[in-house]
Amino acid sequence: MPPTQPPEDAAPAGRSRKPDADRTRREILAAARQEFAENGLSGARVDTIAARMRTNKRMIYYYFGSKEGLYLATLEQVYRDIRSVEQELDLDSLTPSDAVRRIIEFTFDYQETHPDFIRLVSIENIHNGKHLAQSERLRSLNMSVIQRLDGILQRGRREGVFRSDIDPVDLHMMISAFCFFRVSNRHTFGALFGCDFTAPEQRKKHKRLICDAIVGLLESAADSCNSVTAALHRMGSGGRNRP
Amino acid sequence: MPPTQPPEDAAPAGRSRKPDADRTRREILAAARQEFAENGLSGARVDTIAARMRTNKRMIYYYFGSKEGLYLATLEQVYRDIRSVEQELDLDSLTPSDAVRRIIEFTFDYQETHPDFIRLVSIENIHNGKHLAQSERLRSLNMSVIQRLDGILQRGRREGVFRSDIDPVDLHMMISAFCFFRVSNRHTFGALFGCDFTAPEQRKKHKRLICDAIVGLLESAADSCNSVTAALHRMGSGGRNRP
Amino acid sequence: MPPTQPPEDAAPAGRSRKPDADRTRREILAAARQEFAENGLSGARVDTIAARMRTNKRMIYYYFGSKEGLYLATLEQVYRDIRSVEQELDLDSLTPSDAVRRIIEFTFDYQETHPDFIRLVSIENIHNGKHLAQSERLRSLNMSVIQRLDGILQRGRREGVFRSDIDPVDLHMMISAFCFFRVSNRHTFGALFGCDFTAPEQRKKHKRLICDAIVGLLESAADSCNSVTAALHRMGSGGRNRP
Amino acid sequence: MPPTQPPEDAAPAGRSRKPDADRTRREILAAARQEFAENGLSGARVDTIAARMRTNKRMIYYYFGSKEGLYLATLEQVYRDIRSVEQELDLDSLTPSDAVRRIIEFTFDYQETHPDFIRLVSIENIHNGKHLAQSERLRSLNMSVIQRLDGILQRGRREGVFRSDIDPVDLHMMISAFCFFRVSNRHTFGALFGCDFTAPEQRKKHKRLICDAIVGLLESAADSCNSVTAALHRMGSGGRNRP
DNA sequence: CATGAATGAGGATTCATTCAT
DNA sequence: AATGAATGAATCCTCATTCAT
Repeated sequence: MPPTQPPEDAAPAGRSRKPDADRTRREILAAARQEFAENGLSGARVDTIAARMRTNKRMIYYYFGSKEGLYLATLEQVYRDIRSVEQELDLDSLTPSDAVRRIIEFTFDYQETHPDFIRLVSIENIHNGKHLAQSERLRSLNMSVIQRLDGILQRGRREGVFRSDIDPVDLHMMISAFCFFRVSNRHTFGALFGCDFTAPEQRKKHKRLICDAIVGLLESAADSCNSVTAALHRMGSGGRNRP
Repeated sequence: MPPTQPPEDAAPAGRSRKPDADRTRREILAAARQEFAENGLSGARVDTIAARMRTNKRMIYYYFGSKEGLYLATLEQVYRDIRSVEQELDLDSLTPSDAVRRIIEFTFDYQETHPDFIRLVSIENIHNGKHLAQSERLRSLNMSVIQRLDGILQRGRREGVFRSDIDPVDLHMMISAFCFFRVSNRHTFGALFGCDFTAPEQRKKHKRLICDAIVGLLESAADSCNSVTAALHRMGSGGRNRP
Repeated sequence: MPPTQPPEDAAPAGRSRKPDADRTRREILAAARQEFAENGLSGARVDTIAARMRTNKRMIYYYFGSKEGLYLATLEQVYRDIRSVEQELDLDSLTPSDAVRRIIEFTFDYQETHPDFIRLVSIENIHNGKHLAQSERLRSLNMSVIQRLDGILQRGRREGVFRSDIDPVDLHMMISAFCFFRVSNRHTFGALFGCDFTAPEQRKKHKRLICDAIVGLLESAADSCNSVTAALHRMGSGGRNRP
Repeated sequence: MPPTQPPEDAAPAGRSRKPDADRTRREILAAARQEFAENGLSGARVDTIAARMRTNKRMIYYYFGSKEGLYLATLEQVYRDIRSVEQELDLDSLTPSDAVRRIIEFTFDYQETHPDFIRLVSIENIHNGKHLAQSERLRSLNMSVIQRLDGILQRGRREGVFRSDIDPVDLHMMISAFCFFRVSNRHTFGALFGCDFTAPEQRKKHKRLICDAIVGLLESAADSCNSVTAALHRMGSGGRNRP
């Protein structure tokens, strides 16, 4: 039996001493990502994954124990990927607002070019996040985004340009919401409203709108916020208000 | 064999000619919505759907032809539901901004209280929207939102309070993105960041943030929007700013 | 899904109203008994069972849920069979000693002619009796032997011909031990000692020996019993005693 | 490749030329005995056996050729063990009856304390003794019991205390039957009749009963034996009768 | 002597669907 | 209109065994 928890930060660059085991593992994961992203956990076929690689189907069970085990490994992999690329963003030299824009743009671009990630996360949500919840590793892995956003928010507040009632998880949620939805729901949106989110003009425009909406919100005064119902009571005079 | 496309908007209140048939159909649909929403198209089991109702599994095939046929009918049903409730909103008496707030709040509330809808739409996107694309009925059904939003946007522009470069589909996308994501991705978000989107304070805060972000965007000057890269060129002095 | 607990005392003689379901069930059970008896629980092949019958392999799962479910049903069946035939013995007209002989002879004959029963019980013991322990039905079913033996023992004691320190479970154990072992271990015995327990003279002789040993024991004085160690202390003069 | 039939009774005390090899062999055998005894031949897993020891799965094939080869070696080992311990009994100083009691008690105790032996023999019988039949060695090994019993029987007959129609294989069968059954079938018996054969009082009582039954039989007059059917013809007057 | 990786045949089980009534 | 029985093609997974080192 192979190690169930393989040395994951091993073999970073070269082929390393044990070429086969590692390579096999990676090949299985690559095939699995495709298949799971395309068909979901229940829709994916172990046979199809096996067919997509050089080695035997048996190896999937040798290395990952079960279809679910492989699925979880796939999920970990794609999260690790996004967080790792994200890490490389240099934000310290930017103003808080520009740093937020930078992160939004990165998220927008990354998610648009990595639909597998989007699909896998959607699929995991269909399963109520139960596999992901088992993985302590994933939790710690994803902390990095929150920490970065928190740093920027604090800087912005200190400089007096950001409102103070938005925490980093809220911010991450809003950024993700816009970027994720455009990819995750492009099919139903496209079918229902005849639009194509992959068109270059669309993506450029959306990117701008998302940045503006979120950065605009951060820069706005916190106390100006009202719900419609409240506003209606205030006489329907309405809307949001410049001083 | 029964009519594959039964008179579906018929029998809204009273009993039609064949009360049992209609009731059976509705029962199947109700069971199917639960099962498909919980487990997805491939994860759903025809047996389970049958077990959830009073009638026989054979009836599913009698009325809906196949598992996929039933799935599509389920999808149509939930879209019909949301659009029909939405229709009842009275927006004409509100200012454009408040009308937008009202729509956002409705969407927010409806989606939060109808996770089945969210899940089914997510599932359909995993399947690349291919079933939904077959249904002409769904396309026309969903036009109503766009038309309403368009009316409000035009009114807002006429009154000079809304920027002019946002079309109704963009707006619908942004509204949906925020509201949908909060529900669709609450599990992964909850597991990764330890937050609970169903908590009352969270939902209240999110609702406000979403309204503010979108209405704020609509009310902002269109030409003030810049991407980070553009901003960087402008010397990093940046961000967004009113003079 | 079919009833997991079928009406088992139904369809006693004729074909009955629902010929197919019942017949299929019985066919599966018959095939299963053969296969399980021949190869044990883990050695048995569901495919082989299916091949031995007219219907499809799927039916096994339809009626019995799983290989283990079928195995348990098989076990219940063979126990029910032996107890049911046993029930028909008329013992009341015999003296206590002859009644015991009669039961021994019945057990001897039944077990010799029903090696499947022997093998299935052996197999179940290899599995620590864990399947059988789940079946309340089996427990109550088997009570009948004990009750009958108890009746005879009491009668014997009342008549002063039986010793009083042997309870019906002990007696059943001893009877079973002799009869069972001859069949269950005939292969290793045959291979090791070159004897054939199926030879007519052997069986006749064994039957007599078993009857004599047990009836002799019952008729002997209880207090004359000693272990070797005790006997040795008593000077090795020993053994058991003619009056 | 190693010798498929290694010098097995060699290296009893000191180390042979290759100490590790021998130790590995013994370790494998110990692990195998556990696993085969617990799960039977088909139920046993080569992987589990490998996991239970310090060495690699490959070694099993290196030393024993196949799963079945290992199984047979296991079987030989446990038989060798019992016969070897048995050999050490000193019976010559006892009266024939006491010698028989001694053997019964030994068998009773040994089997009760060696359930693995019981299970392996049961398992081999499920396989119709076909592995054991291949092993000439086992046959000769087991001759010793029969010879000993024969000696005692002859002595008893010479002394006029034993009947003459019981041969040593019959006797061995009866002794084994009682002792073996108590262990082999304790699970089904326990489950069906709610008794616990491992309880101290039970074992003490059973031991006594078994001794009495067998020694009593040996000491009884041979011509007094009758079957029930014969007895019935003799008018049901019945039972077994001392003049 | 020892081992981690690899394999293909076969195992139990599931599933959407249809037949006969 | 309704139903219980039946089906065959997959589907996930396991196992004894061997290869390369």
